[in-house]
Amino acid sequence: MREEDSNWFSRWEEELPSPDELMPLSQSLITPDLAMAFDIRNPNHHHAQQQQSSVQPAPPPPSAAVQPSSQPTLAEFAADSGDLGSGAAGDEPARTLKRPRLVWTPQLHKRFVDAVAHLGIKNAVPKTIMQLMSVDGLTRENVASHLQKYRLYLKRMQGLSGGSGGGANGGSGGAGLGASTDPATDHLFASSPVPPHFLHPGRGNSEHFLPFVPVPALQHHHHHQQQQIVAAAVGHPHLQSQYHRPQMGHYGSSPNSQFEHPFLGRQTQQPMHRIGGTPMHNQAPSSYVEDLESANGNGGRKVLTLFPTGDD
DNA sequence: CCGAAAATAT
DNA sequence: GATATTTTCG
Repeated sequence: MREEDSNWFSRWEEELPSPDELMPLSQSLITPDLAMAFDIRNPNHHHAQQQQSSVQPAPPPPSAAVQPSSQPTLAEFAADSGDLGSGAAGDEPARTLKRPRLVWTPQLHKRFVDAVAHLGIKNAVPKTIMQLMSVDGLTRENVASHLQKYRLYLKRMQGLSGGSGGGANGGSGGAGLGASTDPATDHLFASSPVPPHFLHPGRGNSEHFLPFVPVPALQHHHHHQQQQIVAAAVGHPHLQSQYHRPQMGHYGSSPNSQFEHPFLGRQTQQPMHRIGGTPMHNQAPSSYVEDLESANGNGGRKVLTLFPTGDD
């Protein structure tokens, strides 16, 4: 039978930004570095990488001076590729920015799902999601790509939902698994709880929530306690934190005007004034708490991830 | 800009 | 070879 759809909302409360957790959410992600100017990447494929090199949270950039008290350092986890090593040190090619492959970790995916859930399938478009996620370094293409796959995942599930089980989600926490979802397509997806509404949009009723961006308020001036979700990234990253973002550049100036936006400002994290009348503080949309996720017991895959929930 | 498909890398 | 992610096309 239908599980209580309304209950899902309750869950949000738990994930919702807690007064403590909630705060600036600026997740640093991805390592914009790239020390390989023309790195010779042979078309060959050798298995390697993903080794936890445990790249420390990168020592705080010396020069710094970026944000007074915040701005999480790049918590990106660079899973450097096997080789490298030597050269990495200090190179700053700076030119040729090539972003390493983004590794979607469960936490990051969760944030993605959360954002989509809050936005609603209707407004869940790459740009919006990306903005809501507020993950520094995340690009629209990254989200779009993942969104595409995520939609397929949802669709696959819809077809299978049959009666039994209903379990749309394969049980995150416990990794219930078993589910009917092939491990292939759902490895990562199954990790995050899939809001019920995702399975049937516009069906039945309740078109709850509108374009509302969460983010309550924040008012906790605590010490420097920034949480950073880890964002992993990199295929061959050579660390170095040079965040840069050569991402688009023009505002909505397409020949065709799409339709107006229900809300949200435009462009990257620029000051977006109110959103459709929702009192929202600019920036720092939300900060969810990441919960422990046991990795899959499946063999094999293991992306490191950590979420230092600040706890200093 | 969004959506899906093809291409590439791992 | 398969999967994940990126890039290109519509």
